[in-house]
Amino acid sequence: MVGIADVAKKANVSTATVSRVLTKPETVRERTTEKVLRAIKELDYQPNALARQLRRLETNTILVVVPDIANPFFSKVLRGIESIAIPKGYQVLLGDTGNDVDRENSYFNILKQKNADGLILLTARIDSQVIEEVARSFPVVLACEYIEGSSIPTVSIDNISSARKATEYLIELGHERIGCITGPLDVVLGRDRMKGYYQAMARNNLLVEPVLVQEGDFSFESGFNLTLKFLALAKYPTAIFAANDEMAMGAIKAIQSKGLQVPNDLSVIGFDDLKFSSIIDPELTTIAQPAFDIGENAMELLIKLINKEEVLREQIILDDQLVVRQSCRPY
Amino acid sequence: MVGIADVAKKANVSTATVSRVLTKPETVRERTTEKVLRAIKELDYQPNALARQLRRLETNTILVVVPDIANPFFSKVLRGIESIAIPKGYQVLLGDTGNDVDRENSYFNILKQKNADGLILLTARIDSQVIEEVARSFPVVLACEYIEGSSIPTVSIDNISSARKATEYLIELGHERIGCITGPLDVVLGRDRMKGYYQAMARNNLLVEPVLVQEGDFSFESGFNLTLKFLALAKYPTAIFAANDEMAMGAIKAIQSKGLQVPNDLSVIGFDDLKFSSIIDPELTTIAQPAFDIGENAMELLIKLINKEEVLREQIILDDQLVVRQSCRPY
DNA sequence: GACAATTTTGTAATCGATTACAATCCGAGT
DNA sequence: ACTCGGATTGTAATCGATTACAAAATTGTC
Repeated sequence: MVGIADVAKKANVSTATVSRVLTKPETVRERTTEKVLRAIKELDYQPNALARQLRRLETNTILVVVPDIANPFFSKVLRGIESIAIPKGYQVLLGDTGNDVDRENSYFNILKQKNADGLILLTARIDSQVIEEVARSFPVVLACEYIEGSSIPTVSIDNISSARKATEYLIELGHERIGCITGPLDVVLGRDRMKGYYQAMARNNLLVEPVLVQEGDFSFESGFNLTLKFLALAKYPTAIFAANDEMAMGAIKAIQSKGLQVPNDLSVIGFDDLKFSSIIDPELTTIAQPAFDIGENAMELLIKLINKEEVLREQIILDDQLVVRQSCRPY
Repeated sequence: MVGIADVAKKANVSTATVSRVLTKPETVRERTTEKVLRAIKELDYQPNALARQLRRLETNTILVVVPDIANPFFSKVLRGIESIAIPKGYQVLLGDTGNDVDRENSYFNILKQKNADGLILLTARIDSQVIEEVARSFPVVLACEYIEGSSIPTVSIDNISSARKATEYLIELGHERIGCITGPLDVVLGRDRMKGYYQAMARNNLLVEPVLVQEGDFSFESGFNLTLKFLALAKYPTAIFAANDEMAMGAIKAIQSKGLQVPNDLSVIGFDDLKFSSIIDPELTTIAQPAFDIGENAMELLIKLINKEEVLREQIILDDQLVVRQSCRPY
């Protein structure tokens, strides 16, 4: 292992000078700089980042914890994060929890034990007490999900109003019996999107039969199965609002499997606007979240937290967008 | 910041003892252990991982570099990696390059500068000289892609024979004019899958008109556009082999956009077996790679390298599988 | 050429843990 | 009670950089 001392000896200077060449070149005379750089090259010296980080008490690394990287939505958010982080000199490391709460916890330790300067959580499954606790001592930003009643800086869309918008679109098309496939209700996201559905129905004086609201888990399979359940009803709904695109795709597949057509027999609207949503047939009408923007904003917020700058707006809500494609039609 | 010294003082022991309680509890008397643990709890002490890592010269962290996490195939590989890494006490950190070679380079530095014990590359776009160089000094495993003529430990399928298998399946169905949409040819993966296509055609004495082989870039759009190109031919192919599923989906979409049907008018076969491949209509016939297995094997290999164990088989080739669904039919 | 001001460089402390080695404790055996 | 040996614990060096502070070198001025 070649260390800074070896370089110093070879260049015939002190370790301090070598360090300065690497970190504050403007304070070193050009002739000296050259000598040092030559020595570095000859020895193929690589500074040990751990030592630097220990001394500086900063890592220039931020951690992004994702519930499921297989979900393309998160990768868009990540791209947004990176687009800010990289130019600012931050490494972005990604922790995948595979929807496992314990692993979410283990990533907290990376932060607490100083292996990262800050944390962006794209999930909030874990006990909110714990997150609050961590956020009190370390820079943490929530993106996508938020915690009710918490003051942790958050970037997200307003899921309630988005879901309401989606449902109202169906209502405008003349649908009255509208099924809702919710996300898991132990997650705020799942609850909010359901709330939006109820709000839309209520505002338009439409009755919601309990059987028309089914709890899914954001998976294709759950969308498929719950839709089959709908279709087994004597009077099945004429439209379905699914709380995410994957479930919406499951719904479409289920409808087609029964020999029915989308949107001719049933309309389906989703939520997320996945890449594949415009690829499937029929192309899915859905709510697009500004995933990239969410990432950008979250990272900007985090950098401010890390630098202990004043954070003005701690809760940022971005606009969503209804993307009308082919999976819905007037009733 | 509460450090080990604070704990030591509070518990009235030396820092060495505190450290031992944390790392080698069996060498400390029970009474002492209790005292120390109590102090730790009272002070809410968190050991600084950087300091430990610096002293130990190991991080128990491995880095996985992915060209594009939005690609679900990689997330499956990642899951495989995690399934081995986590139980063995390794943190898995993910670096996304967004297909940017420079960023691939920057992740190498994490390794060189000792912020990770080892590296699994799910991409090999970068100059192979550079990778070889790094692999000489640090534990590196290649997964999915390999470098021709290199001895870096690698886990992958045999892309040539897989592509040949896919093409031969079409030939068995009676197709003779088979179009091929390749991946980017500056990537081994792209070249190999094309080679497999050529081999299959040659073995069956089928002529390959140059216009039937088009270079894509693994994106949906390229699949779409190149297929339109095929369809503009006076005698267009009766079947298309796309070097990945995304392009295959683009192909299907293009075919449908011209009022033609898959598989009735043209057969399409893909490569990868994405989750969505069984969702689209028609369900895509494709080659499934054992992504999870690849990840597992890669991680096992890497652990051996890190521990400087003897590595017996350095190049592991796993079996792929032809998944027959609905997008191909006899000609 | 002497002196002050400024730039450049060096010495050694420091970050916060781990651990080699030394010192101390404790109980068994006599 | 005393000695010996293993179990515990403590002291201080160490990992490899950064940086406060001091010292030396350089530059400019008269």
